[in-house]
Amino acid sequence: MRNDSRLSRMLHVLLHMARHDGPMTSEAIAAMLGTNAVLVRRTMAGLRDAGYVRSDKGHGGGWTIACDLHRVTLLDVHRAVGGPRIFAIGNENSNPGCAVEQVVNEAVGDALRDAEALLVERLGAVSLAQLGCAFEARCSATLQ
Amino acid sequence: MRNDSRLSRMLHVLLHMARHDGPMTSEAIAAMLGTNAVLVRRTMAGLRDAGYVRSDKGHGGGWTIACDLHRVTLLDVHRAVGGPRIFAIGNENSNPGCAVEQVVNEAVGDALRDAEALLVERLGAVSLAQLGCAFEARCSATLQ
DNA sequence: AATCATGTAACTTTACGAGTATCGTGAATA
DNA sequence: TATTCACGATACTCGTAAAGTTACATGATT
Repeated sequence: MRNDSRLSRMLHVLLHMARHDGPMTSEAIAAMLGTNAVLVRRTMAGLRDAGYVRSDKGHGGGWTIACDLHRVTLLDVHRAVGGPRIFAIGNENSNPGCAVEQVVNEAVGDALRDAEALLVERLGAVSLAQLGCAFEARCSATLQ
Repeated sequence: MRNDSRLSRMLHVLLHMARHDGPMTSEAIAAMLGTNAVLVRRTMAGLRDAGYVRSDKGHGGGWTIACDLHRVTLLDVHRAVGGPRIFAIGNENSNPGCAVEQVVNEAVGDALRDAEALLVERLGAVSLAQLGCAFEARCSATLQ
């Protein structure tokens, strides 16, 4: 499987939506991401369930930001898109009978747990608003 | 796909081999892991190329440890089995034209890089010999 | 009533570790 | 020298989950 890119895709979308007046249609978002509208609806359903965006049907409908960008972190988005599997590597049996395997699992599992904790901490420390600021900073730096 | 378990499987095998006199056949190792001999040969080929084990054909042949267990870390084994893909999540385009996407990729990429660095540090800090000691310690603790 | 947009179901595609079958090659033994 | 044993290598299939696609239903606006 290719990398699960739902987190970065949704961040990409949310930042564009924040700088866009009015709702964006799934079709427009799909074009932006280089994919199709069904996939957009499927992934963004998680953000809607979490209350981060709203969706409206019919004329003038589409997707709208429905939260304070200062209060939503990258970790929140990761969880909203249902992305629990962080690592591509891991142990074979989670509950082995072999004592050697238990020791191995413990050593590898500890390292993975620490790495995951750090990742969660990092993602939880950045809000969508901060990402937006980083974008503004980059733009003004480029213009000079 | 299930998790890539080549690292923990190989650690499991290496620790058993360290406590075993004489070569172990692929068949015996496969039975230990609950898999088959071809998969064992395929995965252990990486360890052989790295010089950590030796393989011999014919009567009395099989796999033998060919390194100092104090000088080989879990990270070395991870690399020897060709396991470069650590994360199941990541960015979609590594080199996007969109400035928003660039900012997102940087933020997510930084967090992933930090987590990977910590994992590499942890895996690199433990030798196979230390794992063996942990096993001995667990055994004597159980016997009391 | 027509149009626009989301919601949902039911697929196919893709990537890759894992698993399997088969045959070749070389070493030890009888 | 012939047999057996064990690895080496090739060429597949399988399982899984994200991604992609097709088709149709539902609801809101005009």
